[in-house]
Amino acid sequence: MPSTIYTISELASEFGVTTRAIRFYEEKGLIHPLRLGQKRIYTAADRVRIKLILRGKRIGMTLQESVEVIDLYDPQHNNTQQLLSLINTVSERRTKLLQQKDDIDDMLTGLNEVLGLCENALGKRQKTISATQEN
Amino acid sequence: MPSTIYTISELASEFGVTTRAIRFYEEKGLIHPLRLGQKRIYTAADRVRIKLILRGKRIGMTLQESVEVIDLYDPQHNNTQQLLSLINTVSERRTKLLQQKDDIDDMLTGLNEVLGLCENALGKRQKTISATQEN
DNA sequence: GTTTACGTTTACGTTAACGTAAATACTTGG
DNA sequence: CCAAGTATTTACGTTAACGTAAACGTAAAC
Repeated sequence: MPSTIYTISELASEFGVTTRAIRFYEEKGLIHPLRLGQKRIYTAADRVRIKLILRGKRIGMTLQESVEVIDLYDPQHNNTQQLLSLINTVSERRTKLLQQKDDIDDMLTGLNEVLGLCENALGKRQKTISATQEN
Repeated sequence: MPSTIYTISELASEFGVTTRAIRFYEEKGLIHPLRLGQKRIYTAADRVRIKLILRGKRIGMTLQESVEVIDLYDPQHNNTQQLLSLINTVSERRTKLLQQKDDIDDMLTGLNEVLGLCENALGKRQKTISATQEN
């Protein structure tokens, strides 16, 4: 396997963010790219983490929250105590996500109503024009 | 109809925010409560706006974005031009919301996998205990 | 009449998540 | 060899969304 690597500007343009943002994520300990000389090189794993961070951002999570969620995946959880705590964390996060979905659905319903009213108003306008043109 | 009104602390405790936050929303022009003497009084409509603002926050919208969405509902849209522009706004917002739902679903899938692994690990641990106790 | 509870204004402080700018290094083509 | 392009570090600036504190008003409660 070629084990693809990326430069910072490659990832920046791929994800539509600035290099400053990516360095900032590193500063905050969200990613740990290797160095080739003084330059940063990003592995596929780094790339995935960035992707997940941005996904978190899109749904309104803070960077810290994103890391917490991401770190749920790597299994440094040995004993029962940790496992139970992990289950709790996951459950709470899931509850929040379900709430968010409900909020989004509500908002979508509202927007669809607005769209309906719009088209209705435009429709009437069209009719008026048609009627006018029929003379 | 009694036309219910609310004090600032009533709304604050109902929604689990501080009075400071509610005053801040007013400062930013999101709500316009009436005054009784020097005290603010909130109508049912004010209350709904606050509710919608907080819904927006839960899904990661800024206050400005929330107001924009809320203001889509009141029909100050007269001419065709405005209606078409409104349709555009609504469509874009809807696209974002659908993206968010996808993001949430992805994250939920991941979390469920984690939960599965957890329960699996705990299950094995239980079996071990049971086996131990069978002696 | 004064404590207690609730409200107000004013103003400075704080955190997150970068933006922006300046100075410096590497390297690659012409 | 040198300019152009890309990278890095350092550091100060910025915006959003309140938090926190001080100083004051007022109205009910004891």
